[in-house]
Amino acid sequence: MKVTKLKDIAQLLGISVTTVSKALKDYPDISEETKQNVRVLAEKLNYKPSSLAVNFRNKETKILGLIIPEIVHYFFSNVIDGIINEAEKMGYLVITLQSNESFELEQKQIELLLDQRVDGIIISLSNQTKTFDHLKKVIRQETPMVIIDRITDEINCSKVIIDDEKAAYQAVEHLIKIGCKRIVHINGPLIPKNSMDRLIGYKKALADYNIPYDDSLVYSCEQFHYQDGIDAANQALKDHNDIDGIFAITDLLATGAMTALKNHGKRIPEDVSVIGFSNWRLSELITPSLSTVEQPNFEMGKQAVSLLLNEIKARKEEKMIENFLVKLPTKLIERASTKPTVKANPS
Amino acid sequence: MKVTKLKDIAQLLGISVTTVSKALKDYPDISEETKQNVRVLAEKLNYKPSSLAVNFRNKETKILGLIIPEIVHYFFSNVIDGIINEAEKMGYLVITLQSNESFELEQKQIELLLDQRVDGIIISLSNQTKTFDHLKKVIRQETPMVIIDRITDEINCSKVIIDDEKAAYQAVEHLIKIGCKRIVHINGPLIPKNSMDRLIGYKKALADYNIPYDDSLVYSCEQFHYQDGIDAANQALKDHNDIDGIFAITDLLATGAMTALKNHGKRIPEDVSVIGFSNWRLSELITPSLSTVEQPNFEMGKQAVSLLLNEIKARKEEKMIENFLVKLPTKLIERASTKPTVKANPS
DNA sequence: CTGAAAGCGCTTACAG
DNA sequence: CTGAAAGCGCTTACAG
Repeated sequence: MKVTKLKDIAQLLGISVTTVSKALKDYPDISEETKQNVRVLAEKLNYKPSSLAVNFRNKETKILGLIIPEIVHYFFSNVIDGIINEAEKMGYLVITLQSNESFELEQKQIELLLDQRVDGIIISLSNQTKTFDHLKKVIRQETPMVIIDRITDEINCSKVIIDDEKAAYQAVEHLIKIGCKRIVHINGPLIPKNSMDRLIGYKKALADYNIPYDDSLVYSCEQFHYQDGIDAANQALKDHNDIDGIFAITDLLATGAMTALKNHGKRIPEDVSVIGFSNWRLSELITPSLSTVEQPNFEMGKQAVSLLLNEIKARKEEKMIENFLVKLPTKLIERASTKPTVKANPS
Repeated sequence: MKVTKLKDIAQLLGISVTTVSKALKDYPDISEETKQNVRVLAEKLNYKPSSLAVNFRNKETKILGLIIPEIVHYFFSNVIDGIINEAEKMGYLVITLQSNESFELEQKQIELLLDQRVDGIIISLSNQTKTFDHLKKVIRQETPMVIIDRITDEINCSKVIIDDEKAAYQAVEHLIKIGCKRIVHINGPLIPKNSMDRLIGYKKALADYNIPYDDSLVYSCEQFHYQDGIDAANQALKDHNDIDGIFAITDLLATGAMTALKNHGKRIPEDVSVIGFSNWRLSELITPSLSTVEQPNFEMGKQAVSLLLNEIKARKEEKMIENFLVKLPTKLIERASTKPTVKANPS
């Protein structure tokens, strides 16, 4: 089937391409009659402006680029969800790429997106990203960009994150309130800011409740795998005989920790309460169900798009570009792994 | 920073745009010296052809469209992964959309992708899709398309699926071989072909091992939620007192069924063996770990892209378009929920 | 109210 | 070996 173009309509109607174009865009200087004729014929021929031509003309693609470390993660796939949805609502489509936590891929993908001339970029940094020339290039080329979740202070642009410090604080406070006094913290590499902020929240909660901070209770995993959680908890049980709570930086680490606790004959939550972070799907399916911190992942995607489109608009209108740092609140989810009733009785 | 274009290079070198263009594309009729000059300057000015202009000229976008029911599902996010990776390798980027299992959204998204003039479309149908005019339109417009996983016979194009029948057969055969004789089958709505094919595999395995088919052992869930699995298993336990195996069409349903079994005091696998389908992340983390069928989701995405690009190429060369149906093999994963050793002893 | 013309940045058939 | 010209499909400032 041949695709209809303006010229086809113009020829059939015996008028100029200019007039057809204007009629379809409802210019005020075209007669109602002509507009009618054009509209009817365009409808009949199923005319759709060629986005190829329109984009070229307008120097915009109506496409956003998105780089995510790993799509398969529950957290990120929800963020993507939020981004695609919101973008679609605003008339943009999204090209999604995943860096696979590789710095090199991330660099390459930035290039791909710039080459493709996307109207804006949303990125969450890979774990390995420690230099930022590729992002500086984006800024230099004046392509609007928003960084989410895995951010850096080195780049000046809008960012959306969750309030990691406060979230961790709440999780630890929850453990303290149900009676925990020797709380292990299992975290990951401190490079992406998230881990660091959660550690700060952990410390602050302890301080506020007059529990001395003991750095031998903090275990840092190289990675975030199930096995790492098992290993960390095993080590903790070997090092200490009085732990009564575990706050892990990820639900998967917490799940591993629970497995280790069970293998050591510890009851959850009677002997040790456990709380994770992220509210993965599995967290309510394991036994006991895992308390955790829910992140507003969908909302994060939505906010990122909205910031990005604002910047795109501002640039078009040659207005001042303002950078924002949006911190989204989290929600504590109490489940069986930290039941207070049980904890209240003994001692 | 101003973006460099051919004209800039031409002016600086005092030659024509044509020559610059040809030099960069290594046309044989340009002198080595000119080529050198052009290349050096292009490099220096960081020249990148405007994809907007190139696409317009070539009438191709080097972008593929992808419509998936739900990104957040482990299965689909791996498929997406495979698609994006393979596409990137072949020089294509992917616009991902999700239909949210909504027929209306799916229709709208097809329109969006056609309007965007993507070079090809990969789609997995929503559960609600029962008419196919939107897909026929894609065919009519001669936009290459590949349907994956959730397919339909109504549309003539290449398709990639897993071999559902064989996979189900293997799962049920596994249960039979470890001694199960009264095997419950928990499935879903039979509309997408997958459920139907798995039911056929279930029946065939029973037949091959001389176990009579009893349709009161087949339970159909409206949806695929955790709770549906619980409900189905509860009902099965109420209806029958002799069941010794459960084959669920999804790991999540199987997980629900396991919860129901536990609540009824049944031991897994001693009293009832359970096997799921899909190999979700959670399946190896629950207790007991769940046997299941692993689908080649990444491979599926890869194959889909490869079929699609072949068709795109064939069309460009005005060759005959051939449609393929690729059936990918699955893999049985034996875990604790179907341990044979235990089963072998009693009776 | 209508239309001829220029232009977006590139590619390529053609002439010299 | 080089370059002028046409064209991809649209938009819009300008002339009439």
